[in-house]
Amino acid sequence: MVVPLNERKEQILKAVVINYIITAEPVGSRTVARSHRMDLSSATIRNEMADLEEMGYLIQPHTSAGRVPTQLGYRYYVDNLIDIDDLSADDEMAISSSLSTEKMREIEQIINNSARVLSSATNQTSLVMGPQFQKSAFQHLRILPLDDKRSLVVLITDTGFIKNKVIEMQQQLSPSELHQVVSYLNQKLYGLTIDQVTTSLINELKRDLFRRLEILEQAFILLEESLMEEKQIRVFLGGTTNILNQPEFKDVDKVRRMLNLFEQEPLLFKILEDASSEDDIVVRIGAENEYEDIKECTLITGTYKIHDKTSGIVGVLGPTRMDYSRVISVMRRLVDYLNQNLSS
Amino acid sequence: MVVPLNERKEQILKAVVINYIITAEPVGSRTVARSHRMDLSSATIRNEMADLEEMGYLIQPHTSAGRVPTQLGYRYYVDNLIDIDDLSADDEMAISSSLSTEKMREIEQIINNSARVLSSATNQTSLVMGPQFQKSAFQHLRILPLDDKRSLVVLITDTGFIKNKVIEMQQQLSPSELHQVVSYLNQKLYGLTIDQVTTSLINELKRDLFRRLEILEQAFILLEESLMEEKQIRVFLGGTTNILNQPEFKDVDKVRRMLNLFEQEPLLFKILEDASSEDDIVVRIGAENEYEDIKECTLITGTYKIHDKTSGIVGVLGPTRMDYSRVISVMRRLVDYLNQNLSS
DNA sequence: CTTTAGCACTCGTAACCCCAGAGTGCTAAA
DNA sequence: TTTAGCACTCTGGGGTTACGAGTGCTAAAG
Repeated sequence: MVVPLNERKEQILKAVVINYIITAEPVGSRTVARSHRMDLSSATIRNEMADLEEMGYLIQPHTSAGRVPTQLGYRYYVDNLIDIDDLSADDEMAISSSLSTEKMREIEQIINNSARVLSSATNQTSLVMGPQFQKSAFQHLRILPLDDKRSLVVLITDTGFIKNKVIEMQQQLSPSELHQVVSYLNQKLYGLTIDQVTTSLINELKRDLFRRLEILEQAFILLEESLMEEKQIRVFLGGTTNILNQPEFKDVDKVRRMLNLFEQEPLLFKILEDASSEDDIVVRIGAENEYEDIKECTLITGTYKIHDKTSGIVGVLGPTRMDYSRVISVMRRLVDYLNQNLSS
Repeated sequence: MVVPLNERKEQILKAVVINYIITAEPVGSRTVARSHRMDLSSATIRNEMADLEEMGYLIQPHTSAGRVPTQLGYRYYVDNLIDIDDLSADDEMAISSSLSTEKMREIEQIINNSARVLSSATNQTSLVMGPQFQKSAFQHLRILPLDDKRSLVVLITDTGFIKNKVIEMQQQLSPSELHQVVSYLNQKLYGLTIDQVTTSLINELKRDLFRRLEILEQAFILLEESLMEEKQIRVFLGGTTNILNQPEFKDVDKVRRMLNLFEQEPLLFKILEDASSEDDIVVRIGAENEYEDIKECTLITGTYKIHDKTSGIVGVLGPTRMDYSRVISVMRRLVDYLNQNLSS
């Protein structure tokens, strides 16, 4: 469907894209002519650019201006022309030091820190989603009596989540009864993902145990509730102010819409999940995004894994005029890091 | 020190402040003259306004413009002239419904929701600080063996915090040994605030127990670490986009500085804590704030209590031209709500 | 002594115009 | 097929002008 361009057109398109990414100004034929390895006059370039415009890869903001890449132009660039360089030594240093210096035991800290690193290395806004509790596998359940009435239910997953909840029970259980119940539950639930712990499964377990221990009813209700509650997932943002540096957001109204979006976590989660793919970095340019508010933006996403299982998503959001090459290499680096460090 | 104004000057000052709060435009003598209960000609008002300017309560952006309140003007208004109305029935409805509809068991949810309510009811940015872990009193410590090596340490405070941490121990403790240690610790620590659990106290306890149980060393290290780690406190923000609606933030640069501030949680915490007072709503206008970035803003803070003990701070931040009356009444309402609902 | 009407004055804003500069498309020559 | 040349278009900045809102002052009125 996409007609491949001839070599010269490709070079010109690439030059326009790269130049525009840097300057944010429409790129004229002279500029392209002067650019690296381009032994052609501006007139020739002008003709080619007119062709590229007709084909939909470039556009002129007004008659006497240079050209700007269209969404299609960026797409062709990303698919066929982009050079993804390794990170410079400086960048590499900066990134690995800010990833490792902080003592990051807790998973939340790692995620939060990742968002910071990603945004500062790309000068864009970053979105980082933690491991999905839903997809984590059940590992331990413990019930810990606190006093006459209250107990603490603790739930631990393979991805390192520790969820807890204080529950109230009418009667005290004897230690042995408690032990019995808890080991039964652990046996039944071990290895299941949280998604798989459905209401019907819980009901079934409840029936089994009910005959023996009526007291636990409330514990079950609360367990169930707490599982439901966790549907919403935290998305960590980094560098939200970076969008203000982009000239395409000099309009206060656009900024408002954007920041408004940032306040809606569940929506961010959906956007990230819809955009991402299991095992590759995905680039969504402009209207390729389904959500109205980011139709003038590019969203680049990557996924990381814990124990070889897809687990969380990292994203970078900015104007379509974005340094694709840099963002992609930084993201690769970060995903590698997360893959390695979250599994241990 | 502050000379009280005569009745007429007060009325004029009040009219200027109220008008300016609504329109965000400099207020001219004609406007004041036409305003409610003001049977004077504009010329008279002009004279009075010239006086008020000389006294430092008003200022002219330029010679041929109306007047705008100065920081001093707002201060006089807040201290002497403000009418704090009860919330309208509509507002009352809106606020109490959004406070109560959500099922809000977890303390984080209550706090987060409060931030939302506060910002949407005032059209400003809100800052809400959760109960301070530091000031909470120790209630329970439990150690829960998970498997051969790992145990879960759980710490519960009177304000409802549940902190936990997985620790690794070289040797397994027998249940009775564990019980012994834990009940000793609970006995020693019960009722102390987290602030009071100093390193030296921990060391002392460690010495006591060490002789008996060397194994716990790592547990102690981790306990200590976890206490230190919690120094940073979460501040929940609401309506960060609201500042964009204020004409004083039409300058992108100011917006950037502001949003930048919002990303620095520890700083927000300090600002809130410095501004607030134990048991009253505090209004800090303009340069009364010590932090450079909010010297053109007003910060209004209130504190709520859990079990009659000061516990958290709520704040509203916006331009000095802010609806003081409304913000104060909404905040009163919210603080009442929190006082009631967090103690149970 | 206080208030008010009248008036000249100030200053910011918006509208307008003009011009330079950048970049184009087209034509004709190489 | 490429390029030089040229006329044309459009934006943006700078300068000028006209308008209007609001002032301070003066002198008259209460």
